[in-house]
Amino acid sequence: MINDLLLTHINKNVKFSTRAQEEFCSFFQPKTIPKKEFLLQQGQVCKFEGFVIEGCFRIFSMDTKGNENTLYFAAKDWWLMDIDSFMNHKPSDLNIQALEDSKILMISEEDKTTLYDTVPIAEKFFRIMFQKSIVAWQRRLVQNHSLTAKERYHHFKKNYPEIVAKLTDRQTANYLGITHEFLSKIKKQA
Amino acid sequence: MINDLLLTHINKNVKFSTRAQEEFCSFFQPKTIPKKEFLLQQGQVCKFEGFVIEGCFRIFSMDTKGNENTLYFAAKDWWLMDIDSFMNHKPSDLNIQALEDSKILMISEEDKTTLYDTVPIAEKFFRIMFQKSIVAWQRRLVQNHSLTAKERYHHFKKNYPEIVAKLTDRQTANYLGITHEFLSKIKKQA
DNA sequence: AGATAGTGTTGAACTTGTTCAACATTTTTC
DNA sequence: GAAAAATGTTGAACAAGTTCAACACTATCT
Repeated sequence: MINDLLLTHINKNVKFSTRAQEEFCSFFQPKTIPKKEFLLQQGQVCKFEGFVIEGCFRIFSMDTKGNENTLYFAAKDWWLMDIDSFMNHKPSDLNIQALEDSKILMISEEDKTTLYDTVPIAEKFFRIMFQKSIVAWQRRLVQNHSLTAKERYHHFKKNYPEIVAKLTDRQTANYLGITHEFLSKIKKQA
Repeated sequence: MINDLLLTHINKNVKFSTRAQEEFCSFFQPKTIPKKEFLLQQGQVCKFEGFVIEGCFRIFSMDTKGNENTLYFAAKDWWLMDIDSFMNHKPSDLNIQALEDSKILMISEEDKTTLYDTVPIAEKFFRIMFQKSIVAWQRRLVQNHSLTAKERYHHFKKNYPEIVAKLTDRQTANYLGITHEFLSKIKKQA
């Protein structure tokens, strides 16, 4: 069933009653996104939250100098959205693009509000998700300061081999905050 | 009253009933921390969450190379904790040190659990706090990649002048991810 | 299948930021 | 109030990572 992955995911984090599980899932609708298509583009207001079932996405922004900046990649089992835009109803700074044919479960902004009101445990669930997310962001920041580009590359490759495998070197380099030329030189060294 | 700042803070984010406000605040106890003292040291399990009433703290980790790495500073109106350690009951990688004589409101781990169970709106409140926090971490990461050290310094000084004013240049430089010597050179340029 | 656009590699010159050491100044401590 | 410790500054040599340009290779599109 389409909701299996989502059910496994939520139960891994918070104990949902069977009733709550059903209600929770009923708010989500499947959507397929072909390779290269944008789920969200800079300037649009993000009116959804997505949970990746299969495929892979790149979440990135463009700075004033015209450089892309990859925030993260979302593969199976990851959440997908621009929190700032979603929460504050403001135009997004982010682009969300499918790197391959992908499938997600989506919830609209209105339904998310209803979900919080009708399934109270959802509030706890997402609180815990966000806490985990903060831990990950903090780690990434420390690593960016304390590791060299080479160390960061090997760390990423070791911890997310399935994701690295889906990426071009240019995408990997951008995520690591280095040029693709330099990544090429790093790979040669190793 | 001691809880005024906390009340203003929570009401800015979520509508609490008068009853919920009282209950919420009743879980917190004031604590003063003299300058230079550690509220948490690497290796300890973080069993509290703190809300800064006055003063300022530095949250940092030490990497394997022996370098300090400042995650953030927490002044009045900021929350204080090691989420990872608090959530997973594991030894912390972080140090939390008072930069000046400070006062916080504290809640213990057990009380936090009780708070979530007895004051349901607390769950929503902290979910929103965590969302905002993620937005801030994402922004910081993008800035670290897209701005030069000079730009980062001026950005930080412009956005958090009260905090910068409390810091030594070494602390500011460490937060920005550069050496204090280089910060000195940046300041000379400007 | 051929044209086209995107990807990975390499080298040389360059820029940003680091390291180390020395010194002057300020702050803390007894 | 003197001694000690921490802070900020400057310079010279260095290292990490960038930029630009050229080339070979691989996908993609019709």
